[in-house]
Amino acid sequence: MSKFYTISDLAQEFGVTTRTLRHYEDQGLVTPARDGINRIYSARDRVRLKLALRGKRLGFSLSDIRELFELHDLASGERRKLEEFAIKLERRRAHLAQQREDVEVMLDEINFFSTQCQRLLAEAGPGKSTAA
Amino acid sequence: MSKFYTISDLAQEFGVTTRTLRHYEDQGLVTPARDGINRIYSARDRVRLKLALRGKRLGFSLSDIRELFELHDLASGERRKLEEFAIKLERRRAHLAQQREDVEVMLDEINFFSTQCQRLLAEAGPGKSTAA
DNA sequence: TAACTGTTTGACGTTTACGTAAAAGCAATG
DNA sequence: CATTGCTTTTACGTAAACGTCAAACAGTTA
Repeated sequence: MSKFYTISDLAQEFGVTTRTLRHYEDQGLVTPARDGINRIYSARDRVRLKLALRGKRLGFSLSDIRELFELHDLASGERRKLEEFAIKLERRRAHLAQQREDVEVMLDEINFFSTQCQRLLAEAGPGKSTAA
Repeated sequence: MSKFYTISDLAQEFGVTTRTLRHYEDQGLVTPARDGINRIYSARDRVRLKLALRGKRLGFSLSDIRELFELHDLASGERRKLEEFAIKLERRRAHLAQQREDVEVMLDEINFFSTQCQRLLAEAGPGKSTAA
């Protein structure tokens, strides 16, 4: 059932270059298998790439992302370092909470300007251009 | 009424280095006045620094941030480029909407793991360590 | 006035996240 | 079987965002 992908499959799907995928492999974010010499990416790799790109959009570094993956793996395995895990989770949560606040504030600002902008554009006349 | 700050005032307050502040000046994010040779930062500079750091936390580049400032300045002045402004605002909004979604998804994940984690820790006994 | 303390302007160094080019290997296709 | 297309590794290049000196100046305190 689980599908497999070539390097350009994933590159195309996610709008990145093959170089990026190889780089992510260097950084331990994906671990494709090999068909002879060629890379074969699994569904797991695909998920990881997706997660990595989300992390990037939020300003996480690749090593941040790798650490998250490691935590993730750790979470579905051992349970002895659970306390340490919980602590790191809390840090992440705090970080994300900050991000959420940041996003909300910026969205509010954008909305304010947008509204203002639409008002002015409407005033300028609902007709053709922006010419008075 | 408006207060003024030295470079180290702001550096300390926001937990950045003076080098960072000079760099931000190079990039046109702040425009401190001078007392002889020394920089003097205004309340406006302080606000801009705050906004810049928020932008950074969300993964914006310094030139992104500068562009936002320019748009902001433009918004409180001319109104002819308002359409262009509106378009850029929409891009920003889309970007932020994506970020918001990203943050929510990641927070959900964190919450899931955190809950899981707390459960396991609770099972291990509410007593001392994590030893079974 | 001598010694700090904080500031200035260079200017080269570093890290991250890839870009880009080179040289070569496989595989299908005309 | 030669070309085309996709892939590989190797490796130098680059842009962004500062770090990290170095040398010098300015105020102020002992």
